[in-house]
Amino acid sequence: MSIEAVAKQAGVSVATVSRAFNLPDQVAATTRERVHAIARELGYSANNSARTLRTQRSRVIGVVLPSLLNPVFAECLDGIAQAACSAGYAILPLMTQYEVAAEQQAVASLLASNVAGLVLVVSEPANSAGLAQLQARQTPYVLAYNQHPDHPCVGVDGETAVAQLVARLHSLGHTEIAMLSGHLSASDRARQRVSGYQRGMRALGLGAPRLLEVPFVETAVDEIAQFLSNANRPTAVICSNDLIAIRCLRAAWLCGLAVPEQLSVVGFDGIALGQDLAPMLSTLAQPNAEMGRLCLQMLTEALAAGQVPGPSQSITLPHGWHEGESCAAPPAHLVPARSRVSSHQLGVSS
Amino acid sequence: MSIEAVAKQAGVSVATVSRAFNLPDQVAATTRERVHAIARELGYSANNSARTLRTQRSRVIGVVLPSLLNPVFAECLDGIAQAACSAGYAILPLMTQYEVAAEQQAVASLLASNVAGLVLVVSEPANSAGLAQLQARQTPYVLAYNQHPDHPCVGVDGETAVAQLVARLHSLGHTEIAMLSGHLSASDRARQRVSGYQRGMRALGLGAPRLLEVPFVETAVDEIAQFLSNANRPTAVICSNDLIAIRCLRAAWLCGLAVPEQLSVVGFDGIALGQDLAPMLSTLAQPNAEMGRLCLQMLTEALAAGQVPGPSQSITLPHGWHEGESCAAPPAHLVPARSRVSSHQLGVSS
DNA sequence: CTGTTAGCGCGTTCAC
DNA sequence: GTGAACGCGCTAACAG
Repeated sequence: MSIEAVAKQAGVSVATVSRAFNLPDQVAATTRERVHAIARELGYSANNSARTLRTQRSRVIGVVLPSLLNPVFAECLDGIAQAACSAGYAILPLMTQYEVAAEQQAVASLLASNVAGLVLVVSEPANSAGLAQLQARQTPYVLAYNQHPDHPCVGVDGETAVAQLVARLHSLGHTEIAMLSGHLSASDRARQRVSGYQRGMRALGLGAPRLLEVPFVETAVDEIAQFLSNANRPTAVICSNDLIAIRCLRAAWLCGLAVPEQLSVVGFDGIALGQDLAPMLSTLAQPNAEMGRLCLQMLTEALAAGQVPGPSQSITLPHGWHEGESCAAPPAHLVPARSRVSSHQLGVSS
Repeated sequence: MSIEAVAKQAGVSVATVSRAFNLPDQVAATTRERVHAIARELGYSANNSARTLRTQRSRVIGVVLPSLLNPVFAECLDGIAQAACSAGYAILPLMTQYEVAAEQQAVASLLASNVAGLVLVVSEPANSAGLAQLQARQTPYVLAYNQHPDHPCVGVDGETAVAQLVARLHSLGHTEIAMLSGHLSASDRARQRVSGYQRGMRALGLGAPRLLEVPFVETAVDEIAQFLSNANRPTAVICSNDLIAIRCLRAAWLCGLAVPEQLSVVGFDGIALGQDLAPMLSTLAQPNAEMGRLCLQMLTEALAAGQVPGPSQSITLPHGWHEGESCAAPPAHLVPARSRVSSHQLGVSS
């Protein structure tokens, strides 16, 4: 069903049909209507490849994500897909499985597909070959979750969020606060969150941070359980994401530790599933779908204006706190006397 | 970076460059190498839009899914994406949010994008306008999760799986077995699984099936909790998918019911997250990523052969059983004496 | 083995 | 307000 068939049927030239859709003002109302009617009748819709080839810009946005097995990215992609659909764009997602080499390859592949722009989550914005290529080619792109002064980013301030969380836990009476993180080399998010943990601990004079780095793609419940079996285990564990927090909940269960009575567990991400757990997961929440929508909006607006989004347009969204049921005061006998009165220190803003 | 630039640089014609990539055998080894070297140097990669326009077939597979918020589809899409990547295809996913009207629109939109073929999960294969359109146009497609004799499908036999599950539960001593399902109008999978439940109950003479239909997109924990608060509550609950099973676990927790001691909860899907829960979810597992891979393989093989997959190529995969920790014998005082000896009835094959 | 050339379907000048 | 014609980058048929 090509433009030519419609033109013939309507008794006009292909140019008129094209204009009837792309520049309606330049066509007489009566012919425009006739063309539209016949097009609808014939089920005509413009061939995207030809249009892209001609205009040199497609209505497709490339998306580069680590994996869909972490619901946080699935939720984000869902938001991206929704926004893209409303804006008349299609998306082309590629998963890197957290491998840096795959990022560059994904970018190259998407560029070959003439995508109009990209949304991506990279491992390390500072030295990403893929991003360098995009900047060199002046291709519009926006980073999600990442934070870096040289790139347009949409995300939350993970460092501050976790630092505030440490204060919150401390005000509940916790002093033995540990952090469970995915491998730090795999993502700048994890590193930022750990920084916030360390900063928060230092600020409160809470002694040496206790950090356990665990595998993330595979489950590491046993390793976590071993950590929790230790005699001087922490009373609260901050997990660098919800998936690890869920595994931590299971590890606690395997150790016979009641959550939150004997152990507080806090996550990061705010995946929808966390709200259906028993106990409901207490977590620092990011608006994942909304972040995806914002990325796409930033991109399509830039596209419409013929510009590329710059670092100055970065958006730091407020993080939220899902109260949940996995976080409470530590067991009374573990609370040092001087800590018990410190609940006025609770200084967490959104 | 067009083919012409490479040709000029290499001192050959564009046709030779094209052949060097698409028909390497027809080019002298020495020129082929030179062309490849220069192409790599210039960072050349063929323009997909032009290629698609010329060949009338793209290397893009359209994917139509209900939503990514259910991990089962995220896992499947991950498998699809992986297989597509290996086979040199890109994917174009569209989400319908479980709305039938959106299915047809998604198909139309994908066809306009010249996709080579489609993988889709529809609400009801029997009367899907989108599928009809694909058949009429002879566009290759494969259904995932759906089952229907008139279409090429990849999935498991949900009805038999649940019927066997009823027998398994009965052999453990359960007689009060209920089923929790998402709205039946939303998916043929749910209907098949409920059929299996009813068949299983009937076969064992277990009295009237007790079916609770709950909202699915929104969480329905309260409704489930109310159901479980009933004085003559079941001792085992079969959930039509893992997401509902997770909510059921929480509902049981809210009711103060110990799982599996007082209540057995079984899911369907085998999402990865279920294995990290406490208690680990007992569930009928589908190989979600593998299903996605198979769909894509079936599609690309047909594409390579210039054919369209037909109903005769449908694959019914064996379902698995994840033992988990959420399913056990019912409380002793609730087991009728004659049921205690029936464990030889356990007749569940893979 | 390699070069020349004709479209694939469309958007966009430039005439009328 | 409308039509004719060019070319986006590539592949495939045909010559050589």
